[in-house]
Amino acid sequence: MARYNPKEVEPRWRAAWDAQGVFRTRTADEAEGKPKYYVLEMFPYPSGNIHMGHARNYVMGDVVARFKRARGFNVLHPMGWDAFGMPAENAAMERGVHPKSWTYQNIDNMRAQLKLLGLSIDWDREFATCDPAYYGRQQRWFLDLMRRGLVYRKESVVNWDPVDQTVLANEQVVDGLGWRSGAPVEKRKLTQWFLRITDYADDLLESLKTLDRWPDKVRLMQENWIGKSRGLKLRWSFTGVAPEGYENGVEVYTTRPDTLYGASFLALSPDHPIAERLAADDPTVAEFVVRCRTGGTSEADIEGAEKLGLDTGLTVRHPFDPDRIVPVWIANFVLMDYGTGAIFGCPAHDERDLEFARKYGLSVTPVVLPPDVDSTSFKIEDEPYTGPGRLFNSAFLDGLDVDAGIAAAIDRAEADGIGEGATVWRLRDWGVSRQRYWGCPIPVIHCEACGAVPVPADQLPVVLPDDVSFDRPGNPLMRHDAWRKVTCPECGGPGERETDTLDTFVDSSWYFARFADPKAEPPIDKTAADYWLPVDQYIGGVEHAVLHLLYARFVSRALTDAGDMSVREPFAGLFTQGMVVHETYRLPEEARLRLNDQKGWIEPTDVEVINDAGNRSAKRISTGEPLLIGDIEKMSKSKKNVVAPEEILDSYGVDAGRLFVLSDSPPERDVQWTPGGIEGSWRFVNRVWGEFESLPQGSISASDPSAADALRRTTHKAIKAVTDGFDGFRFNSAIARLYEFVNAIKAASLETVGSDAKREALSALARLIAPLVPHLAEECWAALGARNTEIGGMVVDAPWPSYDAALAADEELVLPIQVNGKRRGEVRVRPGLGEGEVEQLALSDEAIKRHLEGLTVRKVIVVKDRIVNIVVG
RNA sequence: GCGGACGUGGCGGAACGGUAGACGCAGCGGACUUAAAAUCCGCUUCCCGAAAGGGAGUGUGGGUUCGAUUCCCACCGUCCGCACCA
Repeated sequence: MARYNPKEVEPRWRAAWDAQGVFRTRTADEAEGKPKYYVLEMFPYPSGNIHMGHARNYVMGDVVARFKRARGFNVLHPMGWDAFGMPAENAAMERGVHPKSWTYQNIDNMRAQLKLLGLSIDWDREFATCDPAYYGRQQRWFLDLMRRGLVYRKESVVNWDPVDQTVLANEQVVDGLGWRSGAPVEKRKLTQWFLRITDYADDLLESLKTLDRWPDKVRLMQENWIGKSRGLKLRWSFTGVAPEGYENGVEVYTTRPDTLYGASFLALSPDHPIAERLAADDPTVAEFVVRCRTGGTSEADIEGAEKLGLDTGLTVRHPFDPDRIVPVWIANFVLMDYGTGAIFGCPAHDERDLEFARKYGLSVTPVVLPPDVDSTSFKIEDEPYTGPGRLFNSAFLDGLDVDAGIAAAIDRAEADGIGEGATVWRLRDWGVSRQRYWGCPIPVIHCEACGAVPVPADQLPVVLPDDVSFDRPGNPLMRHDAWRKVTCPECGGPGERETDTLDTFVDSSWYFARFADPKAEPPIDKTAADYWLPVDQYIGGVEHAVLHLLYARFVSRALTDAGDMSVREPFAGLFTQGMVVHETYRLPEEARLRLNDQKGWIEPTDVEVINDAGNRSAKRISTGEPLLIGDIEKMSKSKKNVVAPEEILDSYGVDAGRLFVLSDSPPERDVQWTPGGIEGSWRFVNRVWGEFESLPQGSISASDPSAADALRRTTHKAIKAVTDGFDGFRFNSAIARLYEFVNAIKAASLETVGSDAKREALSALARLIAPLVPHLAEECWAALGARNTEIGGMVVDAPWPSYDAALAADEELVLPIQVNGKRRGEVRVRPGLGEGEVEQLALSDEAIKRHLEGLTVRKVIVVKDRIVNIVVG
């Protein structure tokens, strides 16, 4: 038997698909009544190379696309590039390459690599977000949203890297230092552009309920991120002279107005306007405010941060009891951008307030009495009480439970005209300004007379200038006077272009809609988008569970309200796939010291793992020295535990690789790359090919018709199981069933089952494996065609095999018989046999009789076609 | 701290509340081979037993049920998300 040669076979079939244009998308008019199906994988950032994680992601999408195609859907399966972003600028700074050429070179490289995977992608629809044709249209709708009031500028506090002279995202600040420069990050106030995502907070939250084909985990993460809370905004009036502008009092937000009688202090954020005003006049306050701001922003900093407070000397009156005077503090743990930036502290029933009160000697008055606790013995010590109970020490609220107390307090505040029930969101407006070159220019011109003026439609797109230098830190657009200095479109006076560019998450918030017709004149071709959207199956990493997926949902709503599209919810089905992980190998400490290699990671290609009676050890091939086997981690260059797709292609071909990344774990979980695993997939490829290759011409009749019948049953069961597996995203189970099927085909000798049953099985097999291993499937299909005139064309155009329900059902069942829940025997029956007959068979079974000796049968439970359980006493 | 997911052989993992361990990897035995690789056949949860068979078993402890890996409660462990959100 000739060994299957993927190096020869695979390119040949890719060329055949290309030559016939089989993956060209059919428009609605060309669909011939087929229902549409839009499969999309999150498009890649063109970092330079396709890695295994990409490969798994795109192969998964490709399996879905090919499967749906075979099942008669008109499929859209496009690919593009999320091409703006910082790595291109870093490359420019480090290597002197222009971001543009670096990016497009990477795209060329990665496109070629992706094509090797044999993906059923319509490459005619490809675009990159850094194409002016794309980002120019993004500028168009950005201005539309601006006209609709969804875009605004405001001053906000950002992480500023003083060396690189740029804003850093929170993720780019590591232990208070800039991730690139290593300089201490400063908090700076900058005027930034924002998108009003909070206008859609309620809709974004409520509609999560409709996303029944999203993982619960992702919906929950978005729900928490949006963070809706119901409570009361309540004004506290100052005793004596109020700070200017606060004559009506300071507003405080609380979700626990029931505990108002337990208030012992008010606390303002250090960024609260009152705090800032006090700081202007009082150096002590100013110093305190600065001290609060210098705290780190990392998780550990916040967790370990001590509560700091400063008594302002101001006091306010309790809103429900004017005789009670409450001190006003400034406290570092109060956030300015949540609620009103001011809280009331009720130490008895809030952990943070208690810590603060204990530190500064403020009073602690319990007002919620836990059930079955005596009010005289109830004391707050080190822990606040946050559970349910009845209110006491609380005047008109006494005796109410927590929920009733909250409602009553809100009613009273509203009746008194000192507060309103309010909804507060954790979600903030989306800051989209980036002080960077390699991004979509914000199409605005600043004019001293006219303010921020949108660039007129006939002057779009605002194209990035190519002649920029990266020899100095900061945004080169700011020093590019020829580009920056323009006349104001309104008054004709001197104007300056906005030099901020858009967050790259804006680029990825609408690309799926552009794919509907990527050459259309408007940003989104409404007819095409109405046909293709929503994306039926979106596939990507869970790391985008909140940001990208939330932004895309928001932009879809905004663009729908602006009339550009009609689908508010862009992704009907979402699947979050797991990563590709690999064991790590490391030099022992002694060798690390000797070689002055602190990390000492060794790449898998230089490692031999020895398995000695279950004890695994590793040695370095190049030197023969022993290595430590480390944790199994995400493939990464830093740990050197990367297996490059090219290496696999070279030795096993694409199909074996495609099969392996899906076979060893459920798709939502991480898959561990192992040499043995890929070998197993490779063996399967060869076994399959062997079956087709060894099929002779002509027909052979079955020597054992019952064996032929059994193979037919196996075939139809396999079709059903694999179809269900693909439908349910259980690729690993579907593959397991295919292995079983191939084993069964192999076990059925041609003489015994005859050529008809064998051909039927192989014809089904070729089509069932086609989504997974498309090249092999074509080769098999062609081999079948060469031996059977009824089969022709390519398997990519063949319809999905259907199964005969009668054949897919079992002819005979083996029912286990349990005695008191323990399996004691079995009985063979035909499906659907009546309960009484099954019971008789079970009770008359010899093995069962033995187990029933001397016992009384109390009850016999017969579950039809499933099991018999005899209960004895 | 809050929220969520997960915990099954040596390993990856299968099991609409109904035969736990499918399928694969590794391992062991055998065939082919001068030999090896490749391939093929068989065995492979643990304990007792030559076998037939028996017992135990899905993180731990309880509960619901004729029957629980699956449902409920508590605990332990691992991973993920959020995190001073009032």
